[in-house]
Amino acid sequence: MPELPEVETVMRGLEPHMIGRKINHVEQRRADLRFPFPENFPTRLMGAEIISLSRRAKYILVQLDSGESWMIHLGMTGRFTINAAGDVKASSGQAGHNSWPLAEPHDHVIITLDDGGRVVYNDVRRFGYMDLFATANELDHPSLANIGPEPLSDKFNTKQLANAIQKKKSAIKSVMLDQAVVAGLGNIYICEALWRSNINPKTPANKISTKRLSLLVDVVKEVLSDAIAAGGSSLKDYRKADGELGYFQHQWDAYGKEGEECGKEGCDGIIQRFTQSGRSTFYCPKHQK
DNA sequence: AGACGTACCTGACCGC
DNA sequence: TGCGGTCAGGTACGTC
Repeated sequence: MPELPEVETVMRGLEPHMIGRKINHVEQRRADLRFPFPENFPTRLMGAEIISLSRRAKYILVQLDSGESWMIHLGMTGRFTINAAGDVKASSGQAGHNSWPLAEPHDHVIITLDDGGRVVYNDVRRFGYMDLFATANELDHPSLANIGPEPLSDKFNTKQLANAIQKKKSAIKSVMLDQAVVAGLGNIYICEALWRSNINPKTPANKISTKRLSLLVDVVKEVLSDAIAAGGSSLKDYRKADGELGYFQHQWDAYGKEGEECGKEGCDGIIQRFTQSGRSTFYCPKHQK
């Protein structure tokens, strides 16, 4: 499912329900997602208090007072649903509180907290995965050790980007998908950022001028910030609805707009779609040169 | 090292 | 209605 803004939104949605809570019970409903669950996964979570949540790239990290961190990657279709403490769910047919719905298809992990609330992980395609590791060793985790800077931090800047791609002859679209270059971007936001910065996705990465890289850096930050803001406002609606955290309504300029008129001011191009490293790229051939 | 391609999995959708 | 092909927001791993 998700790129950085969606993961950030999910994490922020989980925070108020999880921080300071103790994990009373963990139901692990299958042996693996994309990879096997870590050894004794439920036991290692149970009894622990949740100290804080954070995000690195597209990973959610949950810091526990046991000294371990619970790492979650949502893959393509991972979602969390919150059954907040005190909510009464009628669908189970049982009267009274804590009467939660039965597990739905593709619910793989069900966490029960000490206030009676639940956090349910659902993942249709099972490209997501989870791990547990000593919090002190976070920087050494194989999934986290080799990823690039957070795009919203100062560590992602023109100099860093120019340096990271100076030897890369591949198309800029494919290069920006590389999590070692910059963390957290995915297919949609790269299409959007290139559209906003007028860069043709086919351009060899090392052929882009410093001036245009500088614009790209600014635009990436802008696109992600806008999306996080949209996700934040959508969180209010999740509370009212069924507690599901995941995608939110968002309007794209290029992604998914094949055949439509380019919405860039003063541009009368038509958005086209083609395939790059196995993924769909959407762009406007008229203003993305 | 870089630059590919392939694999992992389910479901939605489209044309016949 | 059914069936096969294609596509989907990600990443690890194999090969050249």
